Parts: sequence; C-alpha cells; structure tokens
Amino acid sequence: MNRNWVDKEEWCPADGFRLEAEAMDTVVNDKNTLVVAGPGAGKTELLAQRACFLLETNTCRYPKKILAISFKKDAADNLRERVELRCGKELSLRFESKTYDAFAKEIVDRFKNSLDESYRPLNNYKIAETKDIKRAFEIAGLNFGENQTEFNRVGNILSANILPLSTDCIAEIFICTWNILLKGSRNDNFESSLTFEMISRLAEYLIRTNRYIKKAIEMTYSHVFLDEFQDTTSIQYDLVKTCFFQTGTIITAVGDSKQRIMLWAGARKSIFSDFQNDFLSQKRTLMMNHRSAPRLVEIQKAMYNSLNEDIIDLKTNEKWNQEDGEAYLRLFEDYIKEADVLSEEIDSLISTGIKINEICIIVKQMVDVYSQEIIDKLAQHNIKARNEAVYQDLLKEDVIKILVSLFRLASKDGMPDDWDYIYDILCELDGIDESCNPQIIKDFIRKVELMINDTKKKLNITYEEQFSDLVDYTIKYISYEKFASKFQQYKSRDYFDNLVEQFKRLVWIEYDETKDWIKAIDNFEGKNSIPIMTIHKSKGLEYDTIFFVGLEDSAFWNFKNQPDEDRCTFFVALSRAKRRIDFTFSSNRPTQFSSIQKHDCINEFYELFKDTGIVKKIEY
DNA sequence: GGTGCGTTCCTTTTT
DNA sequence: GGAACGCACC
Repeated sequence: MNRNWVDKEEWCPADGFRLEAEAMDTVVNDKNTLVVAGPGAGKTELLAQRACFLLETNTCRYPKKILAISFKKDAADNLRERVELRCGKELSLRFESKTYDAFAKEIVDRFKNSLDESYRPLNNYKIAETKDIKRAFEIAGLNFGENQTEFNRVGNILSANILPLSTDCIAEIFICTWNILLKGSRNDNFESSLTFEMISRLAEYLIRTNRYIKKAIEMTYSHVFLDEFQDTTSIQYDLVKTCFFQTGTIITAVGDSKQRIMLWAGARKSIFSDFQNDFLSQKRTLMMNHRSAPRLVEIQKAMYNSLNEDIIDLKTNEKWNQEDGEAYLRLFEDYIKEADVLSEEIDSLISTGIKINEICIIVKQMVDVYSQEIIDKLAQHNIKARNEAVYQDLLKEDVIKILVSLFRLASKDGMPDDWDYIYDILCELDGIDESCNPQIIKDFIRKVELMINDTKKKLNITYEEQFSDLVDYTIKYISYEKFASKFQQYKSRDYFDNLVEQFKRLVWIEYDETKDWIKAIDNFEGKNSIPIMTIHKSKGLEYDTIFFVGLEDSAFWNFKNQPDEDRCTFFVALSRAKRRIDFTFSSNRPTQFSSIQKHDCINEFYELFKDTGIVKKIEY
C-alpha cells in the first residue's frame, strides 16, 4: 500500500472538530475502553474520529480492519457515511460498519459447512417469523393455542443457552424444536427457518469451536467499536466475547446507562461491569452536552440523582447563552383544548422561523391515540404531522432509497448527491467497478442516463396506475433478481413487493396533493411534516422543540414494576430537545385504559419540574 | 342477564 | 394498572 501515514503525534481531528480532553484521549488510546456518554455528547462523532485516527495513522495496520457493530441498520449506515466523509473513500474501505445480526449472519453463511452436521442449517434456510416458531414448537409437541404470554416466555428460552444444547440445561422439547427449525420437516411441509437469536448462537458456537475461524476474525479486525452498548443482550455479548476475549483486538464500547430503556426487551443489565471485568477496560466519562441549551441541561442534571448517576459538571456548547432553553408543563381539562393550544404553539413556532421538521411530537406509547386530535387541528393550520413509524421503516430500505433517488433525478436536474448514490449502487448491482474496461463504464453510465431520461418523459401522469407502471418499469430495469442477490432480505419476493407497493401508495398520495414530483418526494421523506413517534423510536434523534404529549399514569402503566427503566425512558424524551420542551397532561383522554387521567404514580416528574424552577407551569 | 374469572393490550430490532 | 372483552355458569 503506497501511502504516507500521518504521524500519531501530528494527527488532529478531521473537519476542524474540537474534542474535549476525555474524548480526545479515547480517540487516540490503545486500551479497551468503556465510554460513558450522555445525550448529545457526540458518540457517533467520537467513533468516526477514532476511526479516522486509526486509519490515517496506520494504527489499525494495513490491511487490518475496524469492525463497528450497531443495533439498527440506520445507525450502522450513519456511522459508515460519517467515516467516509471524514477520511475519504479509500481508507474507509477498511471500516466495516454493520449490525449485530448482519455480522452474525455473515459468519454463519460463510462458515456453516464447518458446523457439526447436527447444528448445520440447510443451505436455503429462511428467517423465521413468529408463526414459524409456533409451528416448530407444535411439530415438536408443544401447543400454545392463543396464549401469547406463554409463547413469549417459552420462546425466550429457546436461545437462552450457548450451544451445544444438552438436557442438563434445557428441556428436551427445546432441543427438538431447534432441530426442526434447523432442518425443517418434510413430513410437515416445514422449511428450515432460523431466528436471529439462533443465528447469533450458531455464529458464536462456530467461532468457539473452530480455532481457524476464530483466528481469521481476530486477524481481520484489529479494532472493534460497540455502539449503544447499554442495550447489548447476552446473546450479542457472548458473541463479542467469544470473538475477542483475550485477543489483541482493542474494543471501544460506547453507551449511556441513563438511556437504558431496552431491558424489557432483553438487554443485559450487568453489561457495563461485565465488560469492564472481562476486558479489563478503562472507563471514560464525557462531560459535554453539545445538543441541549443550558437550562434544559439543568433539568437533565436534576434527574441524575433519581437515575442513580453521579452528578457531573456537564458543559454545554458555547453557541448557547446561559439563559437559553425553555420548558413548559401544560395542564388541560381535555384533549381537545390540548390539541387547540399545541397547534397554535406550533404554528407560532413555525412563524418565528423554526423549520417544521425541527419540531417533534413524542408520546410514551400508542401514537395514534395520543396524537389524532392534534394531527387534525394542525391540518386546520395547514401544518402536516404524521406517525413516523411506518416511514422510518420504509426509508431505511435500500430499494426505497434507490427509488427515491431515481425519481428525484428524473424530476430535477443537478442532483449530484443522488447521482453519486445511484451510480455507486447500480455499479455494485451490475458488478461494475474501476477495474472494468473504460468503454464498459462509459456505456453503463449512458444506459443509466437513458433510463433516467426515459423516466423523466413518463412523469407527466394523471392516474395512480400510470405511476404504478412507471415504478414497475424502474424496478424491471434494475431487475428484481439483482436486488435479491445483493440484499438478502429481498429474497422474499413478498417482502420486496410489499415495500414497492407502499412506496407507490404513499408517494402517489403526496403527488396527488401537490402535483409536483420534487415536493411529493420531499413530503414522502418527511421534509415538510412534523414527525410523531414513541420515545423508543426517538432515541438517538434530536429536535429544536419537543412536545411530549400525555405525561399521565396510564401512559406509564408499568411504572410500578420498572421505575428505573421508565425514569430512563422519561430522560430520553427530555434529552431529545435542543432548545425547548413542552409536556402536556390532560385529565380527559380517550385511551383504551381509563378516560380520566391522573399523575399520582409519576408525580416525581412533576416534583422535579417544580424543584428546578425552570419549567413554567400553565393551567388551562 | 348477572356474576366472576381469565385474558388482552400497552414500549422493539435484525437479512 | 386497569378497562374491556369473552366465556362459562347459574
């Protein structure tokens, strides 16, 4: 490799970023590290800068690589893009950013022939859905009927143990079910189907029992990043530990115990201390909150005590004045009045120049119940607001990203980002790279341009069916088979077709309303609407102003059972806001629970507001 | 048709 | 946690 590496002492953060001392030390040091970083501390940026340091100084020695593992696909994509932006395409080829499930599945798919026959899945195994697991249990002789709770309980046991399974640690029925899922059952017309948990267990087993594979992984990755570490499950931790325990690979784990809101979904409670003990890691605490205004940070700090967290002297970004930050608690008699007031507040925010997608409405649960009236009232002010969940899921899909970019290219000239993206992805799908004959590349570009031009000509549309045909034409041009071979998940034609159908339907709604393709695509992407989502979906995001609707007992129905986790959940909502946050309570709300609301159980949040003296209480 | 009992719903990601 | 629903029973 012909390249001048940067001297370690001379390296400085890319793009003029200034890092606080603890962050800078984390970026350049060579020890296993647990980074405790609160909201807005710049976790992604820290990891991106560390990747740049390791690659640019050749500390991650060529041709070794960095492995970054996240939970969600968009988080993994985001980090990869950030690193590419900071240190360029060439170096970032040695930065692999992927999800736990992708990492595990790649190992299983690549090495499954090394598994013992008894644990080797069939070549054409599929990803098991809930009904497949139920069916497998049935074939093994256990029937749940409609009892969901019992199924959840039993289903969790299925992958609770490391392989190989024996009757010493697990009942016979589970071993039998594993076998049915691994091998399918011809008599029962049941295909080989694996859950992601099973795939992780298989990957871990492969690495633990095959020293060549273990060595290969160890040799490939000199450095590993673990994102959102507080949410790591035991299955995921077992995999990481088997790969890198007592090896030369250096791990940087980044997380925040104050944002631990996935315990109910199986996150491992002792993960921070386990990691520190197993990997003899040092611990670093970041002191910056770049996101929130000083007065909002004061409220966040006031929660540290109830979150069992040491008070630290948090620093805010210098772009803020000390008196910046607003917080309101609005108490209503009924939800109609609440919707009136909120829509007027939002209207006046927008008229002061706050961008519409810098405002977010957050609820604890059941987006539609808590937000329908507000959506209707906002519509009367000509402001769009929408349940973001379905769009979040769609927009992270590669086929949707491709369609969005293609239609934007067809509707408007001079969209270089879209062109770069489409060119890269279509090259990949067509197996074209720089090593190809220049004429082939030239022809390829010409062909793509022709297709886009062709689409452009066909955009003059009156009926939904014409749009549907046009989308089909685009998919056909690329070819479904190419999608399916590049993206595993599209091997299920139903899944793929369903995504395309949703794209057609939702984009058409927008076009029908605006008669403008650019606006329709922008609207589809959410550039002109207020997103509404649950706290869990909002994790990792930030907005100028947050409206938290429904600070009520029935939204926190599980508070008595899991007060610590719900405090964290509240903290996550609170810490999404950059400049302003409004909480609302309504005595009257049409939920499936009680229609008369109280806040007795979560009074500590109301006390907290009072104690800080920052939150302005308004009764209507 | 009243009663009592049990169940359901409510926060999630991943190829 | 707590309303709402289905069901068996008298």
